[in-house]
Amino acid sequence: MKTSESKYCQCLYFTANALARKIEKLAQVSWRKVDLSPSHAYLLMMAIDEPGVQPSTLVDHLQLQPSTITRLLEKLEARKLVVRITEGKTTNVYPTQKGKDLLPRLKECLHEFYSRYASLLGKEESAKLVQSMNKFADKLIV
Amino acid sequence: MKTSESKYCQCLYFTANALARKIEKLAQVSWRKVDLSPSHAYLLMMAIDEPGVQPSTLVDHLQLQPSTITRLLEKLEARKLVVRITEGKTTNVYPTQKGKDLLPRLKECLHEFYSRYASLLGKEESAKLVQSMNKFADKLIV
DNA sequence: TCCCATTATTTGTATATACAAATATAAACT
DNA sequence: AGTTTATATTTGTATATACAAATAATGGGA
Repeated sequence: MKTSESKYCQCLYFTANALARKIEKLAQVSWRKVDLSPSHAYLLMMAIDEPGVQPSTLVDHLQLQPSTITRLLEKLEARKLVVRITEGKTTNVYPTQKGKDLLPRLKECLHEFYSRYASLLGKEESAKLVQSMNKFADKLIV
Repeated sequence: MKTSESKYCQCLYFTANALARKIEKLAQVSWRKVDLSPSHAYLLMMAIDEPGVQPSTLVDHLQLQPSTITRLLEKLEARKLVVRITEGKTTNVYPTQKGKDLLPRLKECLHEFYSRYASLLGKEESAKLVQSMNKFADKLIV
């Protein structure tokens, strides 16, 4: 059944979640090559792009709760893709060499993901959708 | 930090999930009164609206996996809000009296949720967003 | 200088969701 | 009729995510 044929397709809760789940799946497929979940992949990319980034910054940019960031980091650290160096009350996250080596493949996955969804709805259309979702999300006070 | 200020706000994966999480929270607050998660609430409403509905139909309309529907039903059944009657390979889900009694309050929650988000972005705007999200979701082959 | 409030992060625990395999029944084909 | 295929549901297990409490460190005021 199509999402728009569901009994609840007029409901924002239902639609937003249904869409997010479908996109999640698309993303999972795209990142399977590097054996990372999309969240882990984005986090790793951020650590590569900004070595020494702090968990609190990751919280802001990934819009996840601190505990979730900790859990994601634990996993990446266990896989030796990042290291956490704690000093005082702050922690810095650095990519390991192994993590940095993964970058080209991460970019491939990202590109694959983008082209997958762009081919499904068109570049412009999807950019527009992203924009209105952002606008809406901004108005939803945390 | 606003969603649109994040490093990844141009990415569909990030945006769709960030939005869904925020809406999830808004919905959770709205349904707290009846002590149900939004998913459980929608499932219960569907069972009240369509007594005897089968899990497979719930799978279609809520766009969740069969195992997820089973788990949601288990909880509602444990709370004596629905009963499952299995005959052969099919199962029928009926609301209990206790479940049916909850309907007015469920509708209140639904209404509260709607007015909350309508007041944040406007009725028309949000309806439009829901429509484009549906359109997009339809194109994402399961 | 010491206490308190604030900030940063982690831990314990709980939840919704999913995948894959298992079970059980019904339908279809030979 | 008997065997195979398809359908409906549940179970076992795993995952991302979150909340609330705990820990730890910093900074500001008395």
